[in-house]
Amino acid sequence: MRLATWNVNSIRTRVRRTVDFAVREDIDVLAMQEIKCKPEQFPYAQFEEAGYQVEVHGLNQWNGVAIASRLPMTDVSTAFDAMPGFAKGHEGPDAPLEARALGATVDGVQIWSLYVPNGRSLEDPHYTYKLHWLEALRQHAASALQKNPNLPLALVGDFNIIPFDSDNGDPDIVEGVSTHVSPAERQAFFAFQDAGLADVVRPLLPEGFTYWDYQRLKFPRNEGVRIDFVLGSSPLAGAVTGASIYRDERKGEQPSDHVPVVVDLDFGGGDDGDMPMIFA
DNA sequence: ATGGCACGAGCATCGTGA
Repeated sequence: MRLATWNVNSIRTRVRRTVDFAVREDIDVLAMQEIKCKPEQFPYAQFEEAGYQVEVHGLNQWNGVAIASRLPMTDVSTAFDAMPGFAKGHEGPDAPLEARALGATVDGVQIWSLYVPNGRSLEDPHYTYKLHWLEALRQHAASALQKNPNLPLALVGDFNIIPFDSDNGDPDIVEGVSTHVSPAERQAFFAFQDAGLADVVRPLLPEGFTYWDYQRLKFPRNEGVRIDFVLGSSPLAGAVTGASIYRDERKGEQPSDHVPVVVDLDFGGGDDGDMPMIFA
């Protein structure tokens, strides 16, 4: 199975580019973030013509997540346990949920397409929301793995955290001033590791950014950051045979500001075409 | 000190992004 994650920054603007990428790179499951539309506005036809079915969770012009898959999706969910909500002047437990998570099971793999809240600034209520949202996600994942340690679980998407200084090529993002690099955010990210979910791309690709701001020539100067990740449980991590970051998708006409991150998975079925059969 | 760019709603400009 080839599993990809991509913050597309409006699917209606970039549907051709997105589907072309999925077909060209032989993607089986594509988790998308920031689709920026409701289900009735989603361009299903282009995906279906290319052989994908799509699950969509979008409430308005903000956020929005989707999963396109060549194989059937089951157990579709639009929120994880205790996922907090957010709205201006509405920070209590009754705050409305946003469209930032979509879970589905494909071929026994539980996949979550995730768009972690940005945080906006270190003093903003959105920053607290971000930390609470991450903690609820971690607890949900930990609980799922406690119930079933053999579960191949993948948390993929835009985490809006720069885990290491080596992931930060943008001189405008500075610890103590900026979000994404604060100790609390990094701690929230590393807590997934303690829950049994490892970054499965980094061991294969220690370098490489996934986002460059549209402004101030950030891409030509390569002043990007690594904020898009595939976190996998041990059963999933053990099946990873490759990883790619498609930097070229930041080029050309109307690119997203993020690029796709892809992992190749081989669970030993031998029938998915990923690996040749070896006969003695 | 501030803007720079891009997107969607909706028709002037604002909220959002990181």
